[in-house]
Formats: sequence, C-alpha cells, structure tokens
Amino acid sequence: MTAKVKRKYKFAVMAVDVAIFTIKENKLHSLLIQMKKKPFSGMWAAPGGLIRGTESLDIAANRLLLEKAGVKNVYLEQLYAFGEPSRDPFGRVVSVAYFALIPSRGIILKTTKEYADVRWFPVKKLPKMAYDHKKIIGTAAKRLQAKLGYTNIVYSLLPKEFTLTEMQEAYEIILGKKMDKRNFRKKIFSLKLVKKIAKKQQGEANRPANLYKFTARKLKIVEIL
Amino acid sequence: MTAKVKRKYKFAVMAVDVAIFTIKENKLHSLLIQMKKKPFSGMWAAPGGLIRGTESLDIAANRLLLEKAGVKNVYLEQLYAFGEPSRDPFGRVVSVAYFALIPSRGIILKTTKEYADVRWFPVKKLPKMAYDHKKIIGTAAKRLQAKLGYTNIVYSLLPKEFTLTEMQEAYEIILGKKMDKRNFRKKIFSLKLVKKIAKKQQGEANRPANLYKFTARKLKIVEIL
DNA sequence: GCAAAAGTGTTTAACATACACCCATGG
DNA sequence: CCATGGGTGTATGTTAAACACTTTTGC
Repeated sequence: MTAKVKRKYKFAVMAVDVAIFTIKENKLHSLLIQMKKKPFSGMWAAPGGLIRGTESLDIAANRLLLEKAGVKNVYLEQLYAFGEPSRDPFGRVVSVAYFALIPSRGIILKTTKEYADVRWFPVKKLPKMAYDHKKIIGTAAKRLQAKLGYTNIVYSLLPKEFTLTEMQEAYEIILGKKMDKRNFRKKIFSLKLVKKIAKKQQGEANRPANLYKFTARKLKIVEIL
Repeated sequence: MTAKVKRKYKFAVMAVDVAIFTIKENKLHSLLIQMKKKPFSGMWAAPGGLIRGTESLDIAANRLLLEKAGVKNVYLEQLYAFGEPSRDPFGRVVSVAYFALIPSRGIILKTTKEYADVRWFPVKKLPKMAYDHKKIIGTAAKRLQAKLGYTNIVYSLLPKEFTLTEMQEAYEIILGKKMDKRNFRKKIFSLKLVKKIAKKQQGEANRPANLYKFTARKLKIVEIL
C-alpha cells in the first residue's frame, strides 16, 4: 500500500479499535479521528490504540473512546479480531475491534493534539480511511443491522424519552427500508419494550406525539423482525 | 490461582485457541489436549498456541489444529477474543478463540510429545481445564446452538451422506430437546437444504433409511427454527 | 382552515404446532 | 412373526402483512 515505513514493533502487539455509531440528521453516522502521522496523514480512522499490560480488552475500549474522542457511557460490545499480517505498516498489530452505540443528543467531541480532528461521518459517505478501518466500520454496521432484528439494542441509540416515530425511524435508517407504522407499534407493544409516560412532545406544528421510555435499558434477546 | 510462575513474555502476545466439536455416541464432544507443563500439568486445554509473525489469525487456527491434534479440513470461524490480564500465568496473553466443527467418522487423532494426550470429552463432562478454556468451550457451545437455528451449519457435523434421523439427532443433541419428526422434515424440505440420493442405509434391523446429501456444503443463512 | 404528523383495527395469508398409524427390514 | 426405527398428512392456532382514515396541534 505504502512504501518504506519503519516497523516500530518487533513482535505482534494488541490494539483495540472502536466503531462507534449514532443517528444524526436522519442518517447513521460513525465517529472518526483524523490522523497526523505518516503514511496516513490526513486520513481518518476509528478511535483506537494499543492496550496496556494490565487492562482487559473491554476496559481498553472504554479508555480509548474517552481518550481519543471524549466519549463515554456507551453501549459497547466486542465485534471481531482483525489480524491480517499486512494490516498495519508499523508492524504486526492485531486489532480487536469493538462496536459502540450512543444517542446523538448532547455529545461533546474532544480533539486531542495527537489528532487533527474528530468528526461524525455518514456511514454511506466515509472519507479515505487508514488501516483496514473501512472494513471494520462495515462489519460493525452489519452487526448493528442484525442485532436490531433480534434484540432491543435500539435503546442505546435513543434518548431516555422518545417518540415511537423516532424509534421507528431508527429502524428505518439502519435497515434502509420503510416499515409499516401500525405493525411496528403492534410488535413493540406486544413485546412490552416501552412504556408510555405522561408527557408529550412539544413545539411541533402538528399533533404532539406521546413520549415513551424503555422498560429496560439493558440488552435483551427478543424476536422483533 | 497458582503461585509464583515466571512470566515468560514481557509484552502482550497473541494466541489462538480452538474449541472443536463433533458428535459421537449421541453426545456433543470437544477435543482437548492434556498439558505437561506447570502449573497446568495434567489439566486439559483446547488446542492452541502463539501466532507466528506472518500468518493471519485464520491460518494460525488451522495450523494449530493440525499441529496439536492432527485435525484438518474443518469448519472454522472466529469466536471471541479473550483478554483478561490474569488469564494466563505465563504473562499477558490475549487469545483469539475459534470455533470448529467436524464430522466424527474417520478422524485420527495425533498426539505430540509436547502434550500428554489428546481426547474427545463430552461437553457436559469436561475435565479440569487450564486457563479460561472451560469458558471458551462454553461460549463456543452457545454459538453452535444459536447457529443451528439460523444457518445450515449442521452440514459440518454430518458425513457426506446421512439419514434425516441422523440430522435430526444432531439438532436434538446440541439443543438438548426432542423435536417432532414430521415438522422437522417438512422444514428441511421446504428450505431445500438436502436432496435424496439413490441409496439406502444398510445393516440395521429395521426398515432401511433413505440417504441424503446437502445441496450446498457452505454456510448459508436460513431460518430453520 | 390548512398543513403536518400522530394515532388507531381488521382482514387475509403464511407458518408453526400438535398429533398416530402403517411400512420395510433383520433376526 | 416380532421388534425396531422409517416414513408420511391434516387440522388448528398463532403470527405476519397489507391496508386508510380520523385526530390534534401550530400557524
């Protein structure tokens, strides 16, 4: 891919990279950081880095999200280990990729001096990316699609209080298809995933929608689709 | 867990371990090797070892299965990366676990001088195991159960030619429950997973069963259960 | 009073489940 | 001829899918 890069590490080392998603502006977005060091300067990457000697993989993933992007309190699960020998020009780096979700309201991104920029990109319009990170984002997006179908994972993309239309839109955006409003609600109600609260959405030029919250904000296996 | 073991590696190193299953004697079995070196001497472990600098994870998994147990040509997929700092007393070893399946007919196990023994154990009666390998086998068994439900993965546990009763028994053994013969067959036929061949099972003291083969010996996503 | 999104049921088709008897072979 | 597992169909209940109009608000 690129010529002559000094191999920094003599042995295989372990990295963790995190594909983190949110829904913004009716599109699925992924958080990327812009690299400074060659040969990837200007290119974008998922937040990640080497693990420390004393931390578990899960803890490393949480730490790196916070350090590299200022993000915390997210849904996080292990995705896949990427270990092609050629995937990192600095040496043999095996990356355990993680997959994270966060609601978009109220996130403040943090740039560090190590990186040029931190931004959300629509998953359908990713910029030029470093390493095999485009593949990692793609694998994570597929996992997200699959999990929508058999778990209540959508809770981790929505705020505490939300309308059923917002919930349905999350499905439609991620799955890339329209769904039937009545059938969708019937299913959600029959599974008792949400409960109505005594508040309505305000300030819209139309009938105000009821607000709901999840009965449990914890991953559960349920047949949704 | 055990006292005073010299830490052999200064940095985190990468290992691959393989949970391999077959069906034997109407039970799900996993292949284990018996260790010689302390502090695990006498205990059993899934075949595995350190990755080489130039091989991918998938290739390492295949190589280790062959080297440590003499097994090849198996269904193999990545399972999960286990990275608790304390999981290996020799140092910081992150293990990418794999999950493998093989039909039981005609396998010849190979013992090496590095290990005391190689044997199949019923998954419900595992011996005392090294590292976190009991957890790895357990995670793999759950993955297998789940995949039976939404893929044609059972092909990798059956011989080229098999009876429908054998196929159904594979499901019953792994899921731990009886299934209805007529409904099972209806489902398998409607998905066109198998085709009848012009041979019958011989030598049983009852009506001979028709033999079948899979239309495709390749992983496919299909709603079976 | 109009534009915009919210909310709400019924009908039909597909699929899952439960269930019992006759058949072909070996010994 | 008997023991053993092989092979087959139907009726019922449950779930999925298709489909359109009325309501409530802001402006």
